[in-house]
Amino acid sequence: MPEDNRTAKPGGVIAYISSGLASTAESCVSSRPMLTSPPASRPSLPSRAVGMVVDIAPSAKRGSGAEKTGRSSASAKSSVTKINGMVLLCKVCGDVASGFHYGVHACEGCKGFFRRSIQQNIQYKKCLKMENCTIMRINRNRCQQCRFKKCLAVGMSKDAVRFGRIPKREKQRMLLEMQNAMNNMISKNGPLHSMLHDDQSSPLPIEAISSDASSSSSSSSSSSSSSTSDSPSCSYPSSPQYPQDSESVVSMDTNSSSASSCGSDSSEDEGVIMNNGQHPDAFTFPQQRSSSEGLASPPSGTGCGSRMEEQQESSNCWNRNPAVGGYQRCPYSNSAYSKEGAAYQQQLGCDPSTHDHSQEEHYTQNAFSYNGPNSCTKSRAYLVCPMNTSPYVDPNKPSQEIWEEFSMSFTPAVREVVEFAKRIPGFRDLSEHDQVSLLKAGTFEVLMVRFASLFNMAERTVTFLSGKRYSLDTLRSLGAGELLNSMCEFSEKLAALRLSEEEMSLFTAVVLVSANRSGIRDLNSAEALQDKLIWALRNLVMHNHGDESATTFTKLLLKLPELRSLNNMHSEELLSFKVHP
Amino acid sequence: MPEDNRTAKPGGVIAYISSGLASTAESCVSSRPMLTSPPASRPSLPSRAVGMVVDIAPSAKRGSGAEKTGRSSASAKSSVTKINGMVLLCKVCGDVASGFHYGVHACEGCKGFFRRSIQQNIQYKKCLKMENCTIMRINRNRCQQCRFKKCLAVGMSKDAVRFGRIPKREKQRMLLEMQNAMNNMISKNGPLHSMLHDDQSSPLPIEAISSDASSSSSSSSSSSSSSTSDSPSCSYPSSPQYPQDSESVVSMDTNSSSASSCGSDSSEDEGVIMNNGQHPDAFTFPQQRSSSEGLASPPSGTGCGSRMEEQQESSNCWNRNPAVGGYQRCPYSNSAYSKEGAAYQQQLGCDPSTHDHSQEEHYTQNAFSYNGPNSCTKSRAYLVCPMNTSPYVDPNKPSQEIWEEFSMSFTPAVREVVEFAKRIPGFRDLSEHDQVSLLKAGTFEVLMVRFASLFNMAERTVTFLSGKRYSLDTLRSLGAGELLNSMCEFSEKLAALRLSEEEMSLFTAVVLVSANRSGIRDLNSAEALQDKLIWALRNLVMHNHGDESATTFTKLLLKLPELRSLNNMHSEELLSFKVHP
DNA sequence: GAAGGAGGTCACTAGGTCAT
DNA sequence: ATGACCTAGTGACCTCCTTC
Repeated sequence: MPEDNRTAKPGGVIAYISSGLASTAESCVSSRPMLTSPPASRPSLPSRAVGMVVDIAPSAKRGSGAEKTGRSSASAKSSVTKINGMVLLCKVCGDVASGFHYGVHACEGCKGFFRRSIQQNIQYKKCLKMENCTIMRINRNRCQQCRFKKCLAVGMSKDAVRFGRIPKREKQRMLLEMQNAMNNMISKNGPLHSMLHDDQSSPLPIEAISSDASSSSSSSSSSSSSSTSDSPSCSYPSSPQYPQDSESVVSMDTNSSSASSCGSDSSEDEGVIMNNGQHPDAFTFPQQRSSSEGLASPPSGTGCGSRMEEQQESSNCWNRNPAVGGYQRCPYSNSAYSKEGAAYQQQLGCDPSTHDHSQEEHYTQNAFSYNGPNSCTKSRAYLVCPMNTSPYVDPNKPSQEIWEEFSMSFTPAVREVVEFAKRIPGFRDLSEHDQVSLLKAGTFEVLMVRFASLFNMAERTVTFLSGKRYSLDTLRSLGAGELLNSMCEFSEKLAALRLSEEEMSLFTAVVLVSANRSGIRDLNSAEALQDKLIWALRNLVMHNHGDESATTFTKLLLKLPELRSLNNMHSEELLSFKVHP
Repeated sequence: MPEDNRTAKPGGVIAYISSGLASTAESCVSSRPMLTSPPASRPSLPSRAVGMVVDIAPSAKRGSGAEKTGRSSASAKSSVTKINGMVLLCKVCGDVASGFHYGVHACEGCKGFFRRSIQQNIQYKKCLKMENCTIMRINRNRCQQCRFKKCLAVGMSKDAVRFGRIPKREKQRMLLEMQNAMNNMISKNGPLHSMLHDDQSSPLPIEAISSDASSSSSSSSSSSSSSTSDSPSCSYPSSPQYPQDSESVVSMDTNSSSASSCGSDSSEDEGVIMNNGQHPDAFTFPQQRSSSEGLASPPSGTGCGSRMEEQQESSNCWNRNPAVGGYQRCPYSNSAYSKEGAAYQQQLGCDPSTHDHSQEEHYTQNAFSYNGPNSCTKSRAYLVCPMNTSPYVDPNKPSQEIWEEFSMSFTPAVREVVEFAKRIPGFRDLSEHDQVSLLKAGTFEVLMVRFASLFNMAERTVTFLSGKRYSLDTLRSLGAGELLNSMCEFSEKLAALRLSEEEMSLFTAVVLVSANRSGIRDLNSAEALQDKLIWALRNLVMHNHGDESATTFTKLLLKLPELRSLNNMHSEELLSFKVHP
C-alpha cells in the first residue's frame, strides 16, 4: 500500500480552488475570527486565493503579462501557488502554500517558522503531549517542537532550497502527476464520494500525502514519465505535488496516496512516541537520594516509587551475584557448552526449544577467547585466552576436541553473565528474545569488563583464570596479536577511571544493555532500559568523582565503542580459529 | 597567472551520466544535520541531467534531432553539456554545466551570477566566515563573496568568452584528453594510486579532464595533463578550499586529477593549520561565537586558549570540505579503486610504498556497502547499498567485475572522508600510520553518519546516491537484511538528536578519531585528540541544547558503539559477499 | 546554416520587516 | 513569536549574435 501510494503521489498537496467553496471551507476551519480588514488581510484561503496567483498551468507558459503585473503585483499580496486550478497546500500544515520553500511546498507561516528555527538554532520546549502532535493550520502554533519536527519530516532543509523559475520539465511532470491523481479520483466514485471518503479516512490527508510524496516520487512507474520521474523526482523530491484537495478543507489526497501516507506518518509518530515515551530520566540514583533530595529528579515519572530501589539494585546486582567471586577465582568447571542460544535461554529459564536456531550460528560472538592469528603456521595450536587454563594446547589433540574443550571452559562465565543480567532491574522485563539477543551480543563485553583486571599493562602480563601468569611477550610469541594488546590497553584505561564496585556493576549493566541491538525486536524498551541505567550510572559517577565526574562519565561511555571493537576483533579471531584451527 | 592556469586546465568537471549518477543524491549532500526527510527532496540535478543534452561526442555530430530538438528544444530547457557520456559539471559549484561560459564550464546559475556581478560591478558583503566557503550547488547562494571569488578563481572572466561553435579541433582534443584520463585511471595501478597521485598533482582534477580548451587554446598541447597541476593552485592561492571542485560531482577527475588535490592539499592544510595556530580569532564561529565565549573551558588544558577556535574549526571542517557536496551529489565516478591502504596514504600525501601491506587485506572494513545475505540463492547478485546506483546488478556480469565496479563507486566518498579528516584540527599531527589506521577503521562510520539521511525510517525508504529511492521492503526482498534495518534505526535516532551542522561535523570528527584503535601506534596522541574533540563537542552541545544537552551529549556518545556494530556487521556482509558473491 | 554562448527576461524564493 | 508583505536576488529559458 504505502508503496503504491507514494508512488502515485506526485508531490504536493493540492486543492481545487475553483469555486467559492474553498472560501467557505476555509473560514470554517480557520480558527481565527474574521478579521475585519479587507480582503487582503483575510487570512483565509479565499482572500489569498484571490491574490496573485502563480499558475503553473502548461499553457500558462508565459502569460507573464496577464496575471502578474510584473513585480509590482507582487506587492499586492502573498501569492498562492496554483497548478491548473489546483492550489498547492503546505506540506507541513495544510494551509495554502505560497511556494516551494526549503525544498517543500509550504505556506508563509511554516516557511517563516522554519527559517527562524534554523537561523537561530532554536531549541523548542518539549512537547507537552506525546511529541506527535498533528500539525494543521489551525493548531500549528500550539506545539513548536512538533511543528519543527514536522517541517523536518516533510523534508524542509536549507540544502534543499531552489531558486529561480521552475524548470519546465518539472512543471510538466507535476502536472501530469496531478492530472493522473485527479483522474483516479474522479473516475472512482465521483469526486464527491472520493472527497468524502478521503476526508473520513484520513484525518490528516495533507500530511499523509505530503510525507510520502517526497519519498516516493521516484519510484514507480506509474508516474507517467517514467524516466523523468525517476531521477528528477528524486532530485526534486518535493516537487511533485500532492494532490490534495481543496483547500485546506477538503483535502483529497492523491489517489491512494493518502492512505499510504497515513501509514507512513503514523509509523513515524509511533516511533517517536515510543522513544520518548519512556522516561529515561526517571531513574535516579540511590546515594544521591539521601544526600541530595534536591537533585534533579526524573522529569516524568513512571513508577517513580520503585525507581530508587531498582537503581540500587542495579548498582549492586553484580556484587550480589554469587558468581562474582567465582569469576575472579576462575570457577571453571566442565559444564558443557553447547549452543549458546539454548544455553542462554535455559539459564534465563526459558524453553530453548521455542527459539529459532539461527542464533546458534552466531554463538562465537559470545565467547571470551581468542587464539593466535592464523598466521601461526606451526602445527601447534594455541588458545591464548585467559579463560583457558593455559595458552598451550596439546598438539596431539584433534582441533575439534581442543575447540570443544575450550568452549566448555567458559560456560561458567557465561552462566554468571546471565545471572548478572537477570539481576539488572528491568532486564527481565524485556522480551525473552531480546534478553537472549543482548546476552549473545554482550557477553563478551561484559566479561571483558569484569576480567579487565586480569590484564596488567604495567607489568605486561596476563593472568589466566587458572591463576598462571604469562608475559605479553610470551603470549605474543605464541601467536597472540593485536587483540591481546588492545585488551590490555582497554583494561589499563578502565582501571585508570578508578571506578568503585557499584560503578563497575552499573557500568557492566550498561555494557550489557548497550550491546549490539541488531535483531532486537523491541528496540524502544531496550533503549529505555539503557537510558535508565545510563542515567543511574551518570548520577553515581557525578556523585563520586568530583571535578572529574563529567570527564569520567564521558570516558566511561567511550569505553563502549572500544568494547564493541574488542568484541568484534575477538569474534574474528574465533572465526579464524574455527576456519584454520 | 590565471591565464596559465586556464590554459593548463582543460576545463571542466565531468561526470559520467550514464547511470543515475548525475542525479546524485543531493540530499545527501546536505550539509545540514541529518534531517530525516531530505532524501526525497533532492530535486535538482537529476532532473536537469535528464534535460537536454549537448553531446560533444565526436560521432555525435549533432544528432540535433535526437537529443536536442534544435532551437525548439532549447526552449525545452537548459542543456546539459555532455561529452561521450560524461557530463560536464560547473567548475564553480559542481552543478551540471550548461555550457562554456566566460571561459569556464559553468551552470546557468553561476553564469548568471557572474554576469550580474561584473555587469553591475557589485561589491558583495563580506563573508561571515573565513572567506573560504566551499561552493557547492546546495550552498552556492549562501555566500556571494566567496561564490564570486570562486568564479574568478576557476578562471571566469569576461575576457575569456568564446563565441560560436566549438572548433572541431578543440572538441577532438577534449575528447582525447578525457579518454586518456579515463584509461589512465583505470589501468594504472588502480584507483588508489591515481587518487593518490591526483591528490598531489592537481587541485582541480576535474578540470583537467574537462576540456576547457578554451583557455587553453592558447596553450599547448601538453597542456592537458601537465598543466593541470600547475596553475590551479596558483590561481587560487586561497583555494585551499576549493581544491576540487570536481568532487562534488564526481567527477572523475582525470587521472591526473587527483594530483591536483595535492597541491591543494598542502595548501589547504596549511590553511587550516595556520588558522588554528596563528590567528585563533580569525576563525569565527558562526552563530554562537559570541555567546559561546562563556562556555566552560576544557578541563585540563592543553592549549586551552585555542580550544574554541579549534572547536569551531573542527566543527566546520566537514562543511568546508568540498567533498560534501560531492557526497550528496553522488559523484560516483570511475575512479579506480584498489588497495585502500594505499589510497589513504596517497590521499594523505604519504608514500604508500612505505607501508606494510597487511592493511590492504582489511580494506573491506572501510567500504560503505553491503549486499544481501548470501542466502540469496538466486543467480542474480544484488548490492543493496545506497552508494551504489541501484540495488540491481546485471546478472550477466562476472561477480568480480560487479565487485570492482561497486568498489569504485564509493571511491569518491572515501576520498571525501580523507579530505574531511585532513581538516580535523590535530588529525594531521598524528603519525601517518595512525592517520591511515583511523581512516581505515573509521571511514564506514563516518559515511554512515554523513549519509544517515539517506535512510528514512519514517517512510521506510532508502535513497541511493543515484537519487533513486527504494522501500525497505523492496530492498529486503532483494536480500537486504538486519543491517539495513539497523542502519535505518541508527539514522532515525541520530536525526532525533537534531544536531546542528556544526555539531554534526564535530561529531563526525569524533567518530573518526574514536574508530577502532587497534593497531594505532601512538595511542596517547590519538586519545588526546579524541579528548579534545569530545570536549569541544560537549561544549557545543551543552551550549545548544538547553535542558536536554546532557542527555543529547550522552546519546551522542552512545551512538559510537552503535556505529561500531554497524561497521562490523557491514564488514561481515562485505566479507560474505566476497566469499559468496 | 548551425552550434553555442552573452545577455536579457521574469518566474520564483530566502530573508528581512513589522503589525499583530 | 507569528506570518503577510517586500526586497534582493537567483536561475531557467530565450533571443540574438558570433564563429565554424
